[in-house]
Amino acid sequence: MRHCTCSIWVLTRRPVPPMVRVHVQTAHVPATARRRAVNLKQLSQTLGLSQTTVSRALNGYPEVSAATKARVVAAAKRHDYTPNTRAKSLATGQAMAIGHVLPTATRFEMVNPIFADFIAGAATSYARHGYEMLLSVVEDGDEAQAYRAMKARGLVDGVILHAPRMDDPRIAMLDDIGLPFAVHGRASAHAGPYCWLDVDNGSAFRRAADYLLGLGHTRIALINGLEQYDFAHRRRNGYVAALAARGIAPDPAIMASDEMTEVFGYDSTRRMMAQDTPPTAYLVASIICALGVRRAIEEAGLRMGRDVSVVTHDDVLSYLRNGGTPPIFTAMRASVREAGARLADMLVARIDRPGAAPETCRMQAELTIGGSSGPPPA
Amino acid sequence: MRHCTCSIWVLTRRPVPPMVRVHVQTAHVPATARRRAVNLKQLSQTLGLSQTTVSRALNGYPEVSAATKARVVAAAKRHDYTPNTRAKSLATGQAMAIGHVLPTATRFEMVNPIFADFIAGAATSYARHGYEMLLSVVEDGDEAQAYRAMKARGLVDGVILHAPRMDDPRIAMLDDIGLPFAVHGRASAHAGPYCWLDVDNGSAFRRAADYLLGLGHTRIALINGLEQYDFAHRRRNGYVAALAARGIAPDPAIMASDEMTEVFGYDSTRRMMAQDTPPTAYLVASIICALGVRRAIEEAGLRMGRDVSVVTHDDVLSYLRNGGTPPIFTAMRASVREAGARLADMLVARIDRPGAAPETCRMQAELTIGGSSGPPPA
DNA sequence: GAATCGCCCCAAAGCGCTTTGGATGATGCA
DNA sequence: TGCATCATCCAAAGCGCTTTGGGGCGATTC
Repeated sequence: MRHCTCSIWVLTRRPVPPMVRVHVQTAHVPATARRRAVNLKQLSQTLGLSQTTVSRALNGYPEVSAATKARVVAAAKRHDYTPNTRAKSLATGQAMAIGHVLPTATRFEMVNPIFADFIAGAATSYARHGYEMLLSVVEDGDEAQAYRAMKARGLVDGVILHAPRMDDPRIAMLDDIGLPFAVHGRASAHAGPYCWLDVDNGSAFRRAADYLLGLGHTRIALINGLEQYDFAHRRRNGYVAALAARGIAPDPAIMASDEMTEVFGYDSTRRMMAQDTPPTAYLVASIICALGVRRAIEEAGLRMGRDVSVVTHDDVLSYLRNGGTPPIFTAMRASVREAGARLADMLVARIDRPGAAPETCRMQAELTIGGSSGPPPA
Repeated sequence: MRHCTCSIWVLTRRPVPPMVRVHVQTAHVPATARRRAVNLKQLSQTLGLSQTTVSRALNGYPEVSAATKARVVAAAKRHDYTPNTRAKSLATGQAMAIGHVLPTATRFEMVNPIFADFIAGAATSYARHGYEMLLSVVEDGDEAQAYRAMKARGLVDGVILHAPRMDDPRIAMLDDIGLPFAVHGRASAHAGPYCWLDVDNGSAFRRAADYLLGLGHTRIALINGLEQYDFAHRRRNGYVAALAARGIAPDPAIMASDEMTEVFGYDSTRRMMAQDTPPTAYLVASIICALGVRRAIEEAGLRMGRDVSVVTHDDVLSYLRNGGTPPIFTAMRASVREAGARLADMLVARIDRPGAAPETCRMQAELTIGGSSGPPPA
């Protein structure tokens, strides 16, 4: 039983004529709050200069002498002057902000934890370039509308596109409305250039499957993400290609695809283990999933690396490190945090030079052998 | 070996005199982009009305007749008019945005995945109230500066305070600069009222420890978060209090405290299991940690619930559900997503009525018995 | 010595919105 | 009819910044 001591209140957002809008101010004003925010007008008056000159001095324009510039900069620091971003944005037309729209799977209200690390990576890049990050969480499918709104309301200079599908309509839409963007992943079916950064998922899963095949496994399961997403599709293709190269036909009975939760990993592994000829190896799309796979395996009294092999993709999440030496899981590593940082840089570059050809970046995942894989039991 | 096909580029952010700033426009303008963004001036001209009237009509002020209002609203919809938020903010003085500052542990660049779910909850609330969410990731310790900057630059109307410490200086600082805020958690040592929402961590861990004691366990380990944080401190206190009530003194040898990663759970459990009198039960602060605890237990050939008991706090993370019926882990559940949504509501209310007494909310975690706990082995 | 050129600086016009302080008729009431 | 009262609407003044289009002045050039 959950209990909450919250008091009940009602939010009234209906506009009220200004004379009625009462703002009760707290009487107490601490001493340290004395340093009130100074604006450009006040600063320029203090200095006996025009706003123009002060603005130019602070923004590094050459039309102001070194002496006055130094004087202005010193005064700005002394008075703790911080330009108002809203005003600046309005004047320049640049929002100095970048939008992220997180789709949340409506059914389960899920937010993939890899976003946390991706965003952490991106945010540090933005900070370095002087951009803010705007986050919007919308239901799957409303994303296009969210991007449109961001553009129309002048909130952002560009956006990051998350979790692209095979032929993601958002790409054309963003091109259409002229909002700079960068895609985390790719949309295979989309023709025409655009800015993206992606792990080479096809190659990674082909290599991983090939590694298992090389160990002697022939019955390899695929625990994949939702295949409507491009990355999962590519992973599947890589897996199938590796099998095909050895003359093995993919078996749908040992291929699963869903949101990459721990429970999904567990459930699908259990189901597959119950088959007549259960897989001797599992190829898994996420370390969270792999935790579930491991749980199913160990619960059955088997041991990873000896009885069953597991190879997983590893986004190098900060709280779910694939620890140990050698690491627990044999894994294809590709830091999603690094991806975030790099893609953010690419987007900023794109915003700065709208005319340039869109940059792209393909990262290769690194296959590291851990304790979870070995030859199939005799 | 990781390889990236990125081209190299250099970012020049140094200001350039305006005449030199060249923007290459793509010549191609798709047909659907025809609907250019309309601003208030254009819309009012189209209607043959003043900007004042149009603005008032759209914002629901009573000074405009029902007929004109309808006409204006229709035209706004038809022309796809979306007010520019920057301009609106500048005019009203309200940013219509709320800031979140994520501290990232400098040493390991870690971002706790519970943020993903918390933020998802908060974001949906903001959307409902018309607020945007601004995210800043800063190194531990630079948070105060980040809040100051947000305030000074007029970027936000309020902020959420994450991961408060015992006597968190940020609270006084925010009071000081007059930036509305709401705290996720509490700062026990801070005198004076402020707006917070917290799980009753003390009670939760006392009850959980008591539950284990009631089963007959006397040697109960605590795998806690970093105790510099208030929540971890309270959890420890609850644990210690429950032990004390049965005349058991806490043993530092079976108490660990660190970032709540999977690896930390694993390492500390292994260390404790190697002791002369290893714990018969583990009280764990996070389900991620608990995964590590379970790994250590099962790796030692033991089984949770039979040989060793585990009770964990469960933030109900979307990708790490404590699945099954009964659930795997006996757990104290408190949805961090719900906390996010609720705290966001509280902050919005606080922004709307700055004079009101700060609201507070204490949620009780729900103890659900799962398969990971039982009486100690005979 | 006058014309020219840079160097520094300024006043003022926006950016797109809200809000103040009327103005204009139409209406009600005596 | 005269006057106060509404109900509607508008022009213009900001919000805090950038940027345009000069202007003044000493140094250089002829």
